[in-house]
Amino acid sequence: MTHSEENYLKAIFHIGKGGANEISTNAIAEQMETKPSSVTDMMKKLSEKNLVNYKKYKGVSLTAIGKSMALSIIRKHRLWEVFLVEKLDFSWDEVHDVAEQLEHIESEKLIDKLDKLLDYPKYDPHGDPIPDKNGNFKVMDKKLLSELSVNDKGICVGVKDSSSQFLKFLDKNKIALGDIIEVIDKEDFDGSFQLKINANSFNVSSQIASNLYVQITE
Amino acid sequence: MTHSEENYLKAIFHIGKGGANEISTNAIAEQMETKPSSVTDMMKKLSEKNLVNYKKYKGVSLTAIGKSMALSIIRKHRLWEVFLVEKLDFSWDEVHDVAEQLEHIESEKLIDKLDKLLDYPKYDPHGDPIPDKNGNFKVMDKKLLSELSVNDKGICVGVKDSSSQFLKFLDKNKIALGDIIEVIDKEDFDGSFQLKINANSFNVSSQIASNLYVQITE
DNA sequence: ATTTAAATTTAGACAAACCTAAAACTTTAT
DNA sequence: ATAAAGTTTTAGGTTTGTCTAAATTTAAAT
Repeated sequence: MTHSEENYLKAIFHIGKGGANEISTNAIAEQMETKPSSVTDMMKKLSEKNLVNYKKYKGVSLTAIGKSMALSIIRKHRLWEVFLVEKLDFSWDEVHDVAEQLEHIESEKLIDKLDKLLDYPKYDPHGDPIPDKNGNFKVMDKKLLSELSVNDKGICVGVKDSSSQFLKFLDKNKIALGDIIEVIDKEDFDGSFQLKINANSFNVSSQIASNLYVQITE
Repeated sequence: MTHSEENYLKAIFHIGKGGANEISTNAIAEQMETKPSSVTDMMKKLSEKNLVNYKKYKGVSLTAIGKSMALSIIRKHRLWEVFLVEKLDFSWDEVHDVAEQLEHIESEKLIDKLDKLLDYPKYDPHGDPIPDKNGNFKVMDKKLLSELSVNDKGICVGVKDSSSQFLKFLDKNKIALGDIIEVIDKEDFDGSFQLKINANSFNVSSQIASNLYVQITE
């Protein structure tokens, strides 16, 4: 498996959200920041290797093998992210690019030992689940903050957008995973939210609210 | 810098032992396990980038920039080796291949933080010195065990051959870096050494003796 | 001082991963 | 149902790093 092949598998998995949906060539091209013709080339190659189901003009889906490979890469990526934050004091907006490189290191032992060093974490620094060795992971029962109603209360458990800008915004406003969030009010006019986070009052735009995941507690 | 370019710079550095000697195309080809014609191609490319001094048929040497790049890669390689042994419980014969991959990860912050996590180690698990950020490292005053005379005493500080076979042999015989070695006798017939290591008596072949570095203490 | 041997370079090819431009297929809209 | 629009594929080209085989240069040997 080349790095490029791995990246394509990961992209297909992410676009299809882990399901077996048919993914379009254009969607992959956009995700990979490449041209559709390059995608077609690669799909032929991955199809040849039985990693994707590919029919001309009909889009692709991951085979069982392809999916398990994608999960293995995602596992590596997320474990490395935890390592960077927990052991090397990276902030959560700095880990992605480095993990993007580290995820391609080939050594089963390395990953097993890393998993152990980190004490078998279940979630990465952005709240995304880390698949175990067999590719299994629990999908957390979470909702977007924007879907909550007034007086709902929950714990902040993840971000949808994990761009550096958004993460830095959260840092600046002292919003972190694990924080307790209560919806005090919703503003009809602009869809903004009045919140109480760890006893502090806050107003966030609807855009922010639709990129924060919370686990409802009451 | 591609991985391949980095590997060539490292190879040239290793063959030339860090000096500015003229390195032959064939020597590089052998070290890289590739063909001389491929080396020629790469030397043209590296020369173009001012990383090596190259004159047709005359061999190459590293430029100052090339040398500092080589040192940076060696630094990364050796720091990762320490990490694998110290933090992930790899044995010293297992680290090379993984470090060979990890050395190409690009992130200055990653290496600085790794260095800190490991408490700024000066030597890797095989006793080889780790260059600092500026490429400086102390060359330890060491000798091959084979150069010692009867009654010489020293500390085992490194290995010349760091092949898995040799390292496993040392493990099996409970010889490790830091051990105190005393030459009890030298056998003229086969050049073998009678040693006392940590109070235990030992006989090692001349081949073993010429691959172990010791620091003489008396 | 030639000849022979060894080392090195050139020439031409190949696979991987990408590209552009053009052709072919699907979908959408009238 | 057919034209227009959008999507996808093909065809052909590029770069990187490799290769083989042939040509060239240097070194060694007589």
